[in-house]
Amino acid sequence: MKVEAKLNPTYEEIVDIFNRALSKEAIVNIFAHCRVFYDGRAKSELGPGDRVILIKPDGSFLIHQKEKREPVNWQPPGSSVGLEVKEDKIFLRSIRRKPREILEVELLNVYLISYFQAEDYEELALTGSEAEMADLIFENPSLIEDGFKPLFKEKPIKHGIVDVLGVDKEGNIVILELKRRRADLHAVSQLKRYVEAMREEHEKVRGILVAPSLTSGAKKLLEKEGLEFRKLTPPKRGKSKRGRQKTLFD
Amino acid sequence: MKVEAKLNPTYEEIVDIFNRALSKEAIVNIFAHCRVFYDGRAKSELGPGDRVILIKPDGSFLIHQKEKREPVNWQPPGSSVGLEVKEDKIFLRSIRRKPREILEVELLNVYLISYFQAEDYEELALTGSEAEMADLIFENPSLIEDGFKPLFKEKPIKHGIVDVLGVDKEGNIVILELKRRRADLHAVSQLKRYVEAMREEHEKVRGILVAPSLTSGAKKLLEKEGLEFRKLTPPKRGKSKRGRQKTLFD
DNA sequence: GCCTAGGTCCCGTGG
DNA sequence: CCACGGGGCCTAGGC
Repeated sequence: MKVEAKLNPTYEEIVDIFNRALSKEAIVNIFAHCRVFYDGRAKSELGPGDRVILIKPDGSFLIHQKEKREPVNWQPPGSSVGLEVKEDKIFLRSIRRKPREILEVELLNVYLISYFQAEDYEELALTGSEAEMADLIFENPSLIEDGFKPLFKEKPIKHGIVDVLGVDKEGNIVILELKRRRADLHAVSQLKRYVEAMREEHEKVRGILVAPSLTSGAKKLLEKEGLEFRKLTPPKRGKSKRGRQKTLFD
Repeated sequence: MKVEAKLNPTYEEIVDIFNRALSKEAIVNIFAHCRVFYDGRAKSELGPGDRVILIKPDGSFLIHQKEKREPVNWQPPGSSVGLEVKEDKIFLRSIRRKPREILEVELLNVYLISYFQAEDYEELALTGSEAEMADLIFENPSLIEDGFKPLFKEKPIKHGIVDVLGVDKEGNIVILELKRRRADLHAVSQLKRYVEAMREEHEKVRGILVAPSLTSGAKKLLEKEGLEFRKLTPPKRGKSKRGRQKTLFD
């Protein structure tokens, strides 16, 4: 069976279904009243409450409360999960090596256990990333300024990796730091770090922050440091049939 | 009912259960073969495949493939979800305002639809954060160095917010940048930004990066910039009954 | 709302 | 394995 679900399962049914799910490399889904303990890079405790538990065949382990996009506790891919019944208590335990981390869920009551032997061969096709900004600039350098010549993408330098490295029409070295969204102080610091590293070995180096907009603080720091800004919004390329927007927004 | 689940539901059952879940402010969980379209800050498409869909009463919307900790597509809290049947097709649609983002799921086949009216009044108690490193330093300033006096936490300065600001026994201003994990180039740039801002208005300013360890690049840059490093690991405080570790690791 | 920075960030990529 | 930086980052805390 590709999918199985049991409401209010007994301990035996939980063990049975869980093991069958594991052997099928299925995604396990549990609605439970539970407590959660985590110890690893940090350490946490979560008292009794109702949560949704998702365990994937790659070892990913997610515990979701009824709010927020983020799981309240989790384990990343590569972790090993196990189910243990002892002394009338039932535990899910997930262990990760390197760094060693343990996630322990005490299942106080299981409302539903289900699994899904999911088949999926598709990968996400996403557009509008920083990488596409770089492509756009290489295709059309005048978006930065007249006479700009981009030379490298993702170029490693002394203290970091520059998004785009090129020269302007005067022959100055130009470093671009690209941001797909509004650029902040962090982005300016990053650009400054690259510019200073290049200035150790070259005469004239310009730094340009390329983004759709700037935060107020970023603007202040950028100006103080003599760095520049060029407005550019990441392109959304047509990855699919034309007219997708229409069906989406209809 | 707190929980409901239906295997291989008809269109009517899907609509029925989905609406009941919404009215109960339950978490909706769907195992489906589906396609996904997203348009907003970026834009994406995901071809047909089996996924787990989780919709929370706060508007959070997650689509999980069988691998990775991260949802392949999602909508954050505050989004509005709806179910629409048209022309023998069934769609889940979630809309977010500000920024405007649309997530559309075409349900090609629903293997299981379930909901869970979760009750949860507990919040995560977590220890081992950067904030606790700051507390520790205020309690025991000699962890930084003999004679160090911490004065401010999260102190806003010209270009950013300093983790800890204090003075050393010579009266120099000392800026601490804390990292709960291995500190990288970014951390050094951040510290450098604060130190340079403070040096505009004060004579002697020291910058100390406080972390359990440093990346190789961070060490190089730190030394070149004349900044300092103090090794400190974030404390895991006993937030619960003593001896938790024992049960966890047994 | 904007800004700033942390996160058990996760994740991909390159050395 | 480490290092580096992006992300539709998300989330929290100030203002």
